[in-house]
Amino acid sequence: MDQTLVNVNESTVAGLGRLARFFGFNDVMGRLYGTLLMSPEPLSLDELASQLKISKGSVSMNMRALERWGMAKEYWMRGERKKYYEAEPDIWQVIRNVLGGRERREVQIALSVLGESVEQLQSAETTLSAEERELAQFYLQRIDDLQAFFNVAQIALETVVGSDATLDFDAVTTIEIR
Amino acid sequence: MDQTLVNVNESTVAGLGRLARFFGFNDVMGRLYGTLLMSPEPLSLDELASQLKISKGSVSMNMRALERWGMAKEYWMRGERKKYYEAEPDIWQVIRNVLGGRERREVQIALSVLGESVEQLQSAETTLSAEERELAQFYLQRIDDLQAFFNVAQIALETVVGSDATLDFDAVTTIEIR
DNA sequence: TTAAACATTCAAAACGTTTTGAAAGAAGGG
DNA sequence: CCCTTCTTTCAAAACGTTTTGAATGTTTAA
Repeated sequence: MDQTLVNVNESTVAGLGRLARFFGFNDVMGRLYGTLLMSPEPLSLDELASQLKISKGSVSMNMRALERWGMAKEYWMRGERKKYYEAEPDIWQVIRNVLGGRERREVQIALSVLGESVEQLQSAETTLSAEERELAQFYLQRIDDLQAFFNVAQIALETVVGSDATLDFDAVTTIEIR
Repeated sequence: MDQTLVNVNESTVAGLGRLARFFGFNDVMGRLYGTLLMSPEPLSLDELASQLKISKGSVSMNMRALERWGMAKEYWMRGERKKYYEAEPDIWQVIRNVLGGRERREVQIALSVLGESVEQLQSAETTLSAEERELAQFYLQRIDDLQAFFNVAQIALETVVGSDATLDFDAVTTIEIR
């Protein structure tokens, strides 16, 4: 096999491992995804294990995680009893899956915790000493700032997750915030 | 001290710890930032250590990391030889610091690696067998998709990092991608 | 200059996560 | 139904990260 092709494959796989870490996954998940993405044919667990030089056990567990995230799916090869996988090739679909699952939940939780704090502070107000009341006001201000941030994050997430078109560079030349 | 105030403080600090993890920092950094953000007065290293029940050594190192990220700054208290810190109170400034540093670099690297791959594939083309050439075409297509993603990410980052206004919920009711 | 008060460093310990491989579990073919 | 082939599980080991605290460095006041 030509060395250039091998190099390109490896650096892409490594890069996707890096990206996976960045998104809070472990890098094996990213490398598995990358390996599948850079393969014209679906690959079996054994092939994945030997290409990445990791144990079969690890491949098995991480592939199931990839499936749960909608980043890969099983591919049935007739006449074969092996399990084959192929990558979800639409990167934007993958991004939407991830953002729409984990990140969205994070933001929701943060907003609800902050909301509860505001309620608690407001309903406790009458029981507070003058000094405590001042601190409560300070807290409310800071919480307000945090809420502003999470609100913007929420809108941004919904924008990406909700957009059904495949974004691409030619189509997207501006992102406007107003 | 009123229990409500303590609860609100603690859940905010815990939440910022969570957020820090999410952004790939360790959670002590987030909790330190949170503790400072929820304090009307600058705090000394000792106060931080005792509030978070962690060692002074850890506070010292993590505070320096916070400083490097522009998330906190030293506050000189005259007549005191202790070092005091206060949080950068503008959340958007903090976000811009982080995105403009680490994330931006990540995207740049990814784009340059992908660009190199394209070049290598193109210049190797003549040396390839017919079969290899087909694989090279496949790689080029996949790399193109990845480039599209990173290009959009880059534009989005520049939009946030470059915006000098403090974004807030009342001002930002739409994020448009087109 | 010295002593006191603090901050910083860093090696070792604690802790958490990932990986492995052996054992158990399925599924398919004959 | 049993054997073969493959997958899944999970406890233990390897590995990586974070935390601690004692030792060291720094600053200030007198």
